[in-house]
Amino acid sequence: MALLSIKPRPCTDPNCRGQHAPAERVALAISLCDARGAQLTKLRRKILELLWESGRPTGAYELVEALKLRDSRPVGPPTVYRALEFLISQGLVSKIESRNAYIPCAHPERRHDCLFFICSNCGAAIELEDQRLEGLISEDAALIGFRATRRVVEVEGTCARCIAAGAA
Amino acid sequence: MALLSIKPRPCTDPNCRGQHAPAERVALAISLCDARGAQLTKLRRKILELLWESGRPTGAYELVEALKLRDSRPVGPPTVYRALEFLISQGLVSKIESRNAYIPCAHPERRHDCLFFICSNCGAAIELEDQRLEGLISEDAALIGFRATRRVVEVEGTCARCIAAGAA
DNA sequence: TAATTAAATGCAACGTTATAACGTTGCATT
DNA sequence: AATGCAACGTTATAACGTTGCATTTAATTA
Repeated sequence: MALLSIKPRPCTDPNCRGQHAPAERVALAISLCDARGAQLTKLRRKILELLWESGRPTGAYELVEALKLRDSRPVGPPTVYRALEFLISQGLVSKIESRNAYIPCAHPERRHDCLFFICSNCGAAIELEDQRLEGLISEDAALIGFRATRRVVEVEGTCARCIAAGAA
Repeated sequence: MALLSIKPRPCTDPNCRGQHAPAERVALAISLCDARGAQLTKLRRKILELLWESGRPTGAYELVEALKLRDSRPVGPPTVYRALEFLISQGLVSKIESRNAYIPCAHPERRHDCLFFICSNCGAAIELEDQRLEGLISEDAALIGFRATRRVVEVEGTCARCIAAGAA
């Protein structure tokens, strides 16, 4: 398979801002799942590819539609949701809670919490990683004796590109 | 009106953890809206009261049901959503995005970003305020030239009480 | 006070997001 | 062939949210 021949290069820059080709990221996903014994099936991979190609947070029903166009065989919402659940469990995808949409994770090779900046104007989402933020949240959690399992940090606003383009 | 006679005491402890009586918080809301020329109507106030009395993040449709029981006059979802929109615009309520639920804000007198710790076990949500966190997010936003308008920080896990009670 | 206007609410229908419940496929093991 | 199992398919429905328009209520002005 062509995708397997692409050498995954784990990116060491936590804030590389997604300078990765979709195919290369999918290849990384394949090798990660392989190493973990997790089954990245054809459907799951296709959904991951669609998310990478979309370039912005994408709704589950958009994926249902995209699969209809792409494939002869249509799939139902539960199928897409199950695939997303798997991809999320593997750290390959994150859900943007404030948008009910899904986005591929730039660095699935590192388990980390994502910090998303979502542009209200163009819909793009920028993923960052900030250990200090994670540290502060842990500290606050400790303060109230809370055991954290998942952190959602989403910032809404206007991205640099849209600001430059004169968008409010 | 009885509620107006309660003296609102702006709380100066950002992390008081909600040691406030619902009625006192509603009285504060009334005085804030009054000062701002915002109309906290009977319906809006009732919904705010319900949220305070609920003690946990509450869904819009739960509010629809609660109003049916409480009042003779039933209200539809649009009415509740509009009231929530108003309450959110006034900083009196926050939406918990990861739950599609709404929670009253402990300190509407200060415009600030809330940090929520939500217990997967009992459903309770604890609101904190952490200026350092807001600072870090601003810093990261500046790094990528992003103009932030809204910050969503939600941490899922197990609260101290549930840990003590032996819940996973 | 009545007329005018703006704001809030009521209501029906609809759109979107997510899951429950149940059945099927395909492959591996025996 | 029988069994077991994970993934996937199908139908229906739950849960969440919005649109558009009619009606009422409240504030403003004549």
